[in-house]
Amino acid sequence: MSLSTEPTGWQQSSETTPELEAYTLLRQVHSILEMYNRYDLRGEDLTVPQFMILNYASRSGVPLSEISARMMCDNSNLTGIVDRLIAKGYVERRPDPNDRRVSLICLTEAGAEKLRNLRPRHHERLRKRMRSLSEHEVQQLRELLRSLYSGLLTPDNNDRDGRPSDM
Amino acid sequence: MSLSTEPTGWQQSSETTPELEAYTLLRQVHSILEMYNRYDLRGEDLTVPQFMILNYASRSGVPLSEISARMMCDNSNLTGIVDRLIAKGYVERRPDPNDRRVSLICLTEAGAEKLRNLRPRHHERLRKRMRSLSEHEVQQLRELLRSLYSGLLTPDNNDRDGRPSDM
DNA sequence: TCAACATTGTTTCAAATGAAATAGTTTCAA
DNA sequence: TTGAAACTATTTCATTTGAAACAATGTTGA
Repeated sequence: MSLSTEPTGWQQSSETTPELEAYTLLRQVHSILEMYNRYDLRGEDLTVPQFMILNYASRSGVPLSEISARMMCDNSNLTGIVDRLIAKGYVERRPDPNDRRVSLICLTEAGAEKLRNLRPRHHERLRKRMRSLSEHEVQQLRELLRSLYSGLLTPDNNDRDGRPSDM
Repeated sequence: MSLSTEPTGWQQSSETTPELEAYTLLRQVHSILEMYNRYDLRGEDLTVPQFMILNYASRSGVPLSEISARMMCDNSNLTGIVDRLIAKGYVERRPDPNDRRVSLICLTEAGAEKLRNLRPRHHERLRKRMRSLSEHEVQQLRELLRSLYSGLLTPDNNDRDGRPSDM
């Protein structure tokens, strides 16, 4: 989609709540930052999820399910993405000698080098993009999100509609 | 993936910034809320993006590109999703008499009924899930995200790496 | 007018995602 | 020890997504 910042024309629905507005903004901010990340990685031979896996992998190897837990996605999603990273030479799979179920995702030297090059630029760009918030506001935002995050993981806060604590 | 809330075992990297922490939390909160939405719609004959389109459509019809603008996605994404909503009988396509390029997405009576049933429950569940934040904190979060959102749409704030203002 | 240009939606392809089923491995309690 | 249950990763399938190319339509300025 376009990154244009023209006025959009549509209006916010009148039927809303502070919670819904906050969530809608959260989705929009997420969407824009994701779009910028995609743009940054253009020409770097990497997609956003590929870059994320690189960030969670290490030279000594990290179990695939640890990566999927940190990325909050299913193991099955990562199989294909890791396959593509292997094809590009940035990671390799090694069996865990202590648990033959586990497949360790290891950065290759090329992958480690890519990361050394990309990560600082990535952080710096994020910092610049959030300049519209003061240092204090960034910390405020972080604390609010931390608190919301914890609350969301506490089953009792989620709802009373009969959701099991683990699906 | 699982909704289990067990301790995860991995530690936050030491090499981080408040901005990166805030962004990571934003992604995590987004991911959890998305997962809960998916769970809510299970058994409702709808996926999350299908439900979003229903929310943006109307009886009188809304141009597809207005919906894609609000969802911050490409038109091409919506073609298939709308096709499935049509197959389920919740929307229909009607040509815009004033502009023959435009295809208006119209809620059917079944779609409008589905929405009347689902929307209030959806909002109420979101409200409950955000109970870990006080009313004031929700408003604070909303204002911070509003401010961040505006800043992200101001090209000057994004970066100095040569990004065009419109790609 | 009409020729460039922009807009709208679709098609196509590759990549990512969610969910269920499966095979191999480990854990644990009877 | 062994059988049931849990865990790990993969496979498979349907859906969603991003990006580019395209056809049809609309807009604009010489």
